[in-house]
Amino acid sequence: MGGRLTRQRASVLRVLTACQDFVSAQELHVRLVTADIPVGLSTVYRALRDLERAGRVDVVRDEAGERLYRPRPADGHRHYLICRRCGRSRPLDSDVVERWAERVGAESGYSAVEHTVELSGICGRCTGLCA
Amino acid sequence: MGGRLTRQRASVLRVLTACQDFVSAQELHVRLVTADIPVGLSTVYRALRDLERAGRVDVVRDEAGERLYRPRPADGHRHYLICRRCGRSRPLDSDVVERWAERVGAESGYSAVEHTVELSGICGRCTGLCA
DNA sequence: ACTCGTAATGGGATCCATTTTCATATAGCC
DNA sequence: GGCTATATGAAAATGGATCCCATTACGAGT
Repeated sequence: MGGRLTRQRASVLRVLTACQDFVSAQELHVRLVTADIPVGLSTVYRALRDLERAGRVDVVRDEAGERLYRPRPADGHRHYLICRRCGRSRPLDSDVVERWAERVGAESGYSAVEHTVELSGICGRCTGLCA
Repeated sequence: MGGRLTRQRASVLRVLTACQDFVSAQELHVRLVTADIPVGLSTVYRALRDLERAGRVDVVRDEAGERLYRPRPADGHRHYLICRRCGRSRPLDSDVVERWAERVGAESGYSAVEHTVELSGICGRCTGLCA
């Protein structure tokens, strides 16, 4: 499914996983280069696109419209609460929403219904900093 | 709050309302020009930004990341089910999600929690066309 | 281990939605 | 009418993402 296993792709996934949070492609690229892992920016974009297709990463957009990536946890969680200030994210238990989306889809006469759910706020740590 | 009422701003809101569905800024601009209402593209963007700030329009992003605008219904609905093929949208009764988001926000220790919910699918009409 | 076909790489060019700039026009108040 | 802060718009800038294409290198087959 994945294609060839190259040094670059392995590195992208490894560093992305080490981030433990949502990162942009550009940010990830900087981290790779900084860590003396030479990778082209296009390669980072391609690796992330492929990971997304394979369902190995979750993607959100920040307020600027930039795409942010995070490896999908083993338990399959796909929805997050993200701090607008520091970017830290935590997976959400979204069963309620999942079921709601399914029901709406079924009742609507639409097929192949997909859903996007994102929560954002200011996390406790950041709130403290501003108080 | 609104600023000055200019011919251009009035036109943007009028044509947007006539659309009855999500439209991009560029598309809206074309419609205006086609209707012999000369308006600059930047003005359309500015008008939409102001309408968004005033809470008079809802915004979503299509798969390409382009921003799509739609006047917010009087009842304050903000979540939609959108056809990925033809773009037609219908407001959703999202009380369930609203309450869920509120609860998660309260339990999480995050403040100023906001949420985004979007459903997309293929509407009945479009499904028929492809059968 | 060697060869070879094919997929992957990278860096520059390109795309394109959105924003900014700034000189000009105009809404709206006296 | 006159004035001034605000709005306009054409062009240029911005910036994320994608494309191009000559070059590299994975890895299957032998």
